Amino acid sequence: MSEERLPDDAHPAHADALPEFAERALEVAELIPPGRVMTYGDVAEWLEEGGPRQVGRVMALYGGAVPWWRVVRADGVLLPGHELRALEHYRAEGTPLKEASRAAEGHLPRLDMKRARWDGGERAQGHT
DNA sequence: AGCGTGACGAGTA
DNA sequence: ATACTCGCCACGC
Repeated sequence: MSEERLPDDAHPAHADALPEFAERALEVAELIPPGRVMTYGDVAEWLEEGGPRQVGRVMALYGGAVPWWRVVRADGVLLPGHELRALEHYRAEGTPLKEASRAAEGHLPRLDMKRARWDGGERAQGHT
């Protein structure tokens, strides 16, 4: 996995040492099981630090080292620029998608957040 | 220091 | 469904 190399321009001094927040955010991303997703806001809440935008920044900078397609926007809209790549992953993993309505014809499907959203452990989860 | 921008989120019209 | 506003926080100019 030579892709684990991090962008030098982000941390010229020590590409190995990520900010703690970034490191933790990436760690959470790796915990998300295939077929499920977590929102930027959920990750931030889980970390009890930073906010959705900060998690988004981390994924933008270092997402290449983790399953970035499993960290998504709360509204289920696929990220512009990565939507096709992400869609292939979703179809391959069986992530719940919501097909575009006729009115939205031409748009790509969105994630069915109600079913795909993973709360980071399903603690206190009562359904089978 | 101020201001704009962004892989965001929620609320409102 | 869309558009707009405001809150949020880190970055870059």
